[in-house]
Amino acid sequence: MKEDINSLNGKLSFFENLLYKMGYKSTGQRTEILKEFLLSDTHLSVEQLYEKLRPKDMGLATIYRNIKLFTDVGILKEINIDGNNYYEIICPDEDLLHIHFKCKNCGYIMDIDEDPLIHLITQLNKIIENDYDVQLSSTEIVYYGLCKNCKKNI
Amino acid sequence: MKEDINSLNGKLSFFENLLYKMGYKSTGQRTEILKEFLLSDTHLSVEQLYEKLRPKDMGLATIYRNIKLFTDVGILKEINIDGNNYYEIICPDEDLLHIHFKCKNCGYIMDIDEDPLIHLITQLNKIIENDYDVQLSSTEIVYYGLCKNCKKNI
DNA sequence: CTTGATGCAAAGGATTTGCACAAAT
DNA sequence: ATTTGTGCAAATCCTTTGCATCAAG
Repeated sequence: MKEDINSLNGKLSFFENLLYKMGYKSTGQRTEILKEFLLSDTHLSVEQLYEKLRPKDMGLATIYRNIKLFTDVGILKEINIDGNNYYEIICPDEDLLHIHFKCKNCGYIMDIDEDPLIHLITQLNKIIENDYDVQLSSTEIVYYGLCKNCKKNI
Repeated sequence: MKEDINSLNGKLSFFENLLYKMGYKSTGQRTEILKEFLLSDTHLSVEQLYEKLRPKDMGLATIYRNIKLFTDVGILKEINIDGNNYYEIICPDEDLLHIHFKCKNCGYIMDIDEDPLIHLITQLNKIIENDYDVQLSSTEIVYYGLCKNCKKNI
């Protein structure tokens, strides 16, 4: 059975291999944390991870340490929404654009991922690179507003 | 001598009047904090404010309390760049779009404020409002990359 | 005067670190 | 066997709060 790079196990071995190449050991805890990100496929807080992994006897410090390691190595990306940190897995074939929406009323946070936007943002980035003489590598956008439900009920 | 709304004193009285109308007292400390923002005209961290205002015997708690008050009232806006909080004054005639750039190499943070961008971002926002059925009220964008100098020297 | 604001120090929450033990190479 | 990783608890950093005092309306 050949492993697709896009399957859970394929992605998992990709990241573990990356860690190995950078001189880090592969441990059960690291695998568990990566699995959580791959299975949930959205941004997670340290608290959310701890809730899921504490039953497996993982310590909070281990979660913090590995999240920091993964972030340094480029496996995870830290995002901050309204003062709280969340982490997202960065899949290698995906671009470096992250858009989130937070409802100011109910607090719901949504990932926004749409192709038409990418074109516009690329235009935007070119303007900035030219006018400010910088080289952009990643973009974080957070929108604040009202979600579908709150829009109607306020 | 008539006070222009755009002069330092004009803006200062605008904000103090706003606070007054919302039932808050005008104090020397609040004026000092507002002045710092109006004079520097860029994002400031609590630490930076404290450095400037400690010599005037202002307590750190006062800075935190007033920054929170100003943020609640809509005078200041909190932005988070790479895990650190900064605050910016929101002038009433300005729109609700904030763009920052941080150099991944030297850490330099720059405010980006350009008209051509606003047009593109407005397009972007309309797409999101339609496709996700939300109502947007403000936008935070942070770009990461290399600044003019680091671009050359890396 | 009355109420709200300040400074200080103590408390809180999130994250990091020191250390002894356990797991991976 | 050696090195790195883990769990626990203590330490640290940033921010908030309680309380006595002070200043504004």
